Amino acid sequence: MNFVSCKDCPLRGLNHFGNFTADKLELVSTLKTDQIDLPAGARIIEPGKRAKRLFTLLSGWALRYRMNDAGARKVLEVLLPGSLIGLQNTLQHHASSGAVAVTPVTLCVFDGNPLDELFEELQEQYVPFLSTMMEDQRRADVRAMQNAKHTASVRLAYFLLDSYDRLAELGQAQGGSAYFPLQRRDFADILGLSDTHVSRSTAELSERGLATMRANSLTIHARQRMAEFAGYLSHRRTGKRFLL
Amino acid sequence: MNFVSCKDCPLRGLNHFGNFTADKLELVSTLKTDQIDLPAGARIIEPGKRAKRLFTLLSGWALRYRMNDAGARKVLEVLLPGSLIGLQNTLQHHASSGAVAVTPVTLCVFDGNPLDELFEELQEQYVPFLSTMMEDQRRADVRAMQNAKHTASVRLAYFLLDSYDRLAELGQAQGGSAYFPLQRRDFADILGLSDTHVSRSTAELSERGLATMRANSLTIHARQRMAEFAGYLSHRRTGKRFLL
DNA sequence: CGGCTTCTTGATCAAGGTCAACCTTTGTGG
DNA sequence: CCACAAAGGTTGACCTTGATCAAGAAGCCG
Repeated sequence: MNFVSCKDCPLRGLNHFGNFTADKLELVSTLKTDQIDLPAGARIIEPGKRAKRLFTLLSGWALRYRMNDAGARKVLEVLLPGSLIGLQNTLQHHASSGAVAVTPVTLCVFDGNPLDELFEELQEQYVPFLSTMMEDQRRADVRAMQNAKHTASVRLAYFLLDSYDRLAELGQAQGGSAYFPLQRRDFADILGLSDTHVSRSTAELSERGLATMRANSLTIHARQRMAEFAGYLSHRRTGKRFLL
Repeated sequence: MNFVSCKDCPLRGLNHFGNFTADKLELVSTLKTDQIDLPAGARIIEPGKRAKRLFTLLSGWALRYRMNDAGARKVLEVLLPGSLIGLQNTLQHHASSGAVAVTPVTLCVFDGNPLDELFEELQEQYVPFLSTMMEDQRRADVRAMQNAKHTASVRLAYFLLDSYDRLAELGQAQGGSAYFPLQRRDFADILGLSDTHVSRSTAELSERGLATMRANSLTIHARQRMAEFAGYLSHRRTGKRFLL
C-alpha cells in the first residue's frame, strides 16, 4: 500500500475512531516514521523479544498470541485495523506475547518513543487511550468468564457475534456477512479448544440455523436467536476508540 | 486504620513500589481525599455501576469479579495491597465488573479526577503506570493460556506460586508460608472450577508434597518441584510498580 | 451442646480431548 | 485440462477431566 499520511488515514475517517484537531494530527503524522506491508503468516512481533517500535494495524487481520512450553499456541487477542500492536513488548522487559499476520497486513510504524510525545503533546488524549485499553480488557474479561462456564458452541457463537460487531464498526460487515479469514486452527487457539471440536461446534451453529462459515467468510443468519444462544449483549461502546 | 498521609504510606516504603519526589508526593497527598475501612465481604464496587471514585487498596485482600446471567461469579483479578481499584468503572460507561473485600480492607479514596491531575502534573509517570497495567495484563494472559491447556491442579499450583511471589514482594510471605484468606469457593471462581474439584486439587498438591493450605494460610513445601509441576517461571518484574 | 458454614469424599455423567480415517479444496506441473 | 499432492476440514470411536449430586466430617460460632 502507498504511504498514507495520518491526515489522510482511511481509518480515522470512520465514525468509530476519535478525531484529533489538525495540529495534533500533524504531530501524529510526524511520529509515523514508516509503513510496511507483510504477507499472511508473517511474524510482526517475535514472542519473548523486547521491541522498540510500536505499530498500528492499518489494514488486515493479526493475532496476539503466546506459546506454552509444550509448543501450543494460545491466541490472546484478535487484532483488527486500528489496533495498537507491541505495547507489551515496548513496556515490559520480558514480554512473552508475539503477533502474527493472518492476512496480508499494512502496518504504520511509530519509532522511538511515540508515547512520550503523545503524553507530552497530546496530554488530554490519555482518557480515550486508557478507555480503549479498558475496552480491550473488558473483552478479555468476558472471554475469561465464558471459558469458565459455557460450552464450546456458546463460546464460539459469542466470539463470532463480538467479532462481527467489531467488523461492522469498521465498515467491514454488512447484512450479516463479513470477510472472516480465520481457520479452524485459529479458532481452536482463540477459544482454547481442539480443532476437532471447533469443527463440531461450527456444525452445531449451522444446524441450529444461527451462522455458517465457509471459505473465508462468516454469515450470521439469525442474529437475535444467536445472541440469545450466546448470552451476547451488544452494548454501545464507551465513546470513540483511540487511534494513534 | 488511622488516616495515613501518602508521605507516610507504609506501602510506598517497600522496594516493590516506585518512588515519587517530595513535591510529587505532596501532590498525591492532596489527591487522596479520604480513607475508609470496610469489613470482610463488603462490596467495594457494585458491578454494572458507573463510579466516580478511584481507590487504592492500602491493606487487605479483595477480588475483582463479574457475574454471569446464571448468577455464577467469575473472579477476574486478585487485588492485593497497592492495587488500583475502579479504573474500569470510572472510564467505562457500562463496566460490569465489581470488587468485593475478602478480608477487612482499608482503602485510599481518590475523588474527582485524580488521573487528570496525575497526567498533568506527574506526566512522566505514565510509563510506570502503563507498565503496571501491562504487568496485570500479563498475569491475565498467562491465566488465559493455562485455562486452555492445563489440568486443574497445575493451574492451582501456578496460581499459588504467582500469589506467593506477589505477597513476598509486599513483605507478606516468608519461608514458604503466607497468610492466605481465600476459601474453596474463591479458588473455584478464580480458576473456573467447581469447589468440589478445588478440594481434590489441593489434596493432590498436598499428596505430592508440594504445598498445603489450611486455616487461612498457605505453605509451599517444595518450591522447586512445584514450579516444575506448574511450569512456573518467576521472572524478575519489569521495574517498580506504580502506586498512586 | 445444637446449628451454622465449610470442607472432604464418593459415585455418576457429560463435555471435550485424542487418535485415526476419510473427505474437500486448493494448488502445481505435465 | 487432468492428475496428483498437500493442506485443511469433517466424522467417528474411545477415553480423560472435571461437573454435579449427595452424604458425611470438621470447624466455628451462639
